[in-house]
Amino acid sequence: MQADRLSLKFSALADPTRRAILARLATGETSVMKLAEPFNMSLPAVSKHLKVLEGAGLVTRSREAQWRPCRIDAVALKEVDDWLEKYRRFWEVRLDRLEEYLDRLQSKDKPKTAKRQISKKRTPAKK
Amino acid sequence: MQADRLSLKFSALADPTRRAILARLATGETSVMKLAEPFNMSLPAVSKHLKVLEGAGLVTRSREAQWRPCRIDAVALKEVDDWLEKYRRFWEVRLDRLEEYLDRLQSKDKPKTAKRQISKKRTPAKK
DNA sequence: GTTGTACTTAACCAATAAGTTAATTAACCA
DNA sequence: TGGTTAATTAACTTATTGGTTAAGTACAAC
Repeated sequence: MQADRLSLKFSALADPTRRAILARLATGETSVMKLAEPFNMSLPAVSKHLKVLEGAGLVTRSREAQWRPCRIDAVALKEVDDWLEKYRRFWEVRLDRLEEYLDRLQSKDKPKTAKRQISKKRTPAKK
Repeated sequence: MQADRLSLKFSALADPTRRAILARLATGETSVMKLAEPFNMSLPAVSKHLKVLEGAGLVTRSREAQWRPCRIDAVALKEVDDWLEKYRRFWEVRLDRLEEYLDRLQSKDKPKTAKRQISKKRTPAKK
């Protein structure tokens, strides 16, 4: 696969085992053994998956005695979210309307508020 | 790659050419020739990329004379967005604070509003 | 210092991906 | 009928992926 960061991330996420590992890590730091346990595959296979996740910046590994505790770095997923941002308008129309409705409700007394900023951020106008 | 829908989507997005095709299609329906034009690769290669995107449900193709106009189906990206949802709390803390701040600003006159619902939706509490 | 535990690395294999060129299909055009 | 345009399919090559087993490394504990 290409070397660009975003492709590395999408590629890393394109495997159910790796997504399951991330889900597990979202609940806290764990050893490779513990991570491998639920899967029907060898330890080296899991080790490789971790390497892919690490290469994508989604996981970091430290050292503690003979263990290599793995930690999720989910902030790296923001890049994926930012990419999605450009397409969100395709499915968030309904939510937009809701936000507008709520904005109208709220701005009966306050016509213009900074709140709009956030709505803008989520569904930006076409550039 | 695995056959599960989400993996198919991540896999399809893990290629810069395919993401560029999607970006192009976001501006409107186009023929394969037009899509291929900016890329330094053969038409069959682009055709294959389109097949991958179609297989992931991100693109649909119709028929018009000798052309096969391609159209984006970006709503299919919602599945990716939904997956991301579980991890959003990892990087949206700051935005949360901003929303809270804005909420406080706005609710000087209206203490509890439905607006909170939306904030909840974006960064749900851990189940 | 030997043994056990937790991993990683090496070497290999089969399947898939991403590209190529050449051939084929399909529709339109004259 | 035959030619042009648009796109796909076929056949092939090369690189990468995802798995394996076996060997190697690093630390702990006795």
